[in-house]
Amino acid sequence: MTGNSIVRTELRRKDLRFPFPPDFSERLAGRRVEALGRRAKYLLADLDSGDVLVMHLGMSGSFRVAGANSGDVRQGFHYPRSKIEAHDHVRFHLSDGQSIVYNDPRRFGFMDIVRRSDLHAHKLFANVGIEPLGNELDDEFLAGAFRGKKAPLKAVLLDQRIIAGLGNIYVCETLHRAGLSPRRAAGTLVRKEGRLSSRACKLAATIRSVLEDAIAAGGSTLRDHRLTDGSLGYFQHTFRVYDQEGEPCQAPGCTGTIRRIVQSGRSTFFCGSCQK
DNA sequence: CGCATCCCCTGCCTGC
DNA sequence: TGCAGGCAGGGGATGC
Repeated sequence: MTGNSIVRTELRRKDLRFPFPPDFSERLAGRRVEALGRRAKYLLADLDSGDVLVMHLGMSGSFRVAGANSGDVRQGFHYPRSKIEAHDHVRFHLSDGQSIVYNDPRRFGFMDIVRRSDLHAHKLFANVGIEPLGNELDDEFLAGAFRGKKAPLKAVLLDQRIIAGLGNIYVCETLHRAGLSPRRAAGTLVRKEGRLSSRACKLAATIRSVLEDAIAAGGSTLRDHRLTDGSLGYFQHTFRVYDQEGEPCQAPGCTGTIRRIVQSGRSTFFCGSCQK
């Protein structure tokens, strides 16, 4: 997309999780994409109008690069007709003749357009937490975030207002690697003087290493996720707890069995024996 | 405010 | 084979 203009935007329905803004297609028409970026789990396309196209994939959203869906000739090159597939909801026709298609079976994703200057104050971003791979994440930050909290550790790590970007898989895997119980009240990891307890002192580093490993593995393909070349991620082959209910715990010396419980409506996988 | 529950939606898998 | 129920990577709305 970068460097191209959006010639036309085809909306195949009027909403995803939320309605598209009323002037969605018009505000994109003719705009050049200057850069692509990301904040938390939101994808950002900077436009030459000063607008930012904000996109969230939800659970099942994906983008693919395709030709035009009508067959198209631009600058002497004939782009083949590209089929519309089930759950194709948005198609951006680009100035180079290709198109970018957003597909999302469950429609938990959404898109919005925000003025660049308003982005940080926008309600999607105003309460968003720190980047887990940035410099702000350390034990001191975690101590401050956990202090006094009675919510389970699992829920606190999943809370995007604290750390933005950890999802269910990566929280489960992190807590197992760190030997911490997802059920423990987060505040119990903070000592009276406000420092993180010794049990939790590797947590920030563990979060980072789980994410780095997952990224190096191309992510986790449970069903929909693909790399940009269409290949599968393979971090799922290294899960120690996620979706491993009933399997023996692989922690050195541990004889426990991986369990599944439900916390705040979502599955948690953990070893009740070595995660304290 | 903090926390838990429910819900949005489609598709896939399991068990009967 | 068909059908009901449960579950899925996220997160907003609601209610206590």
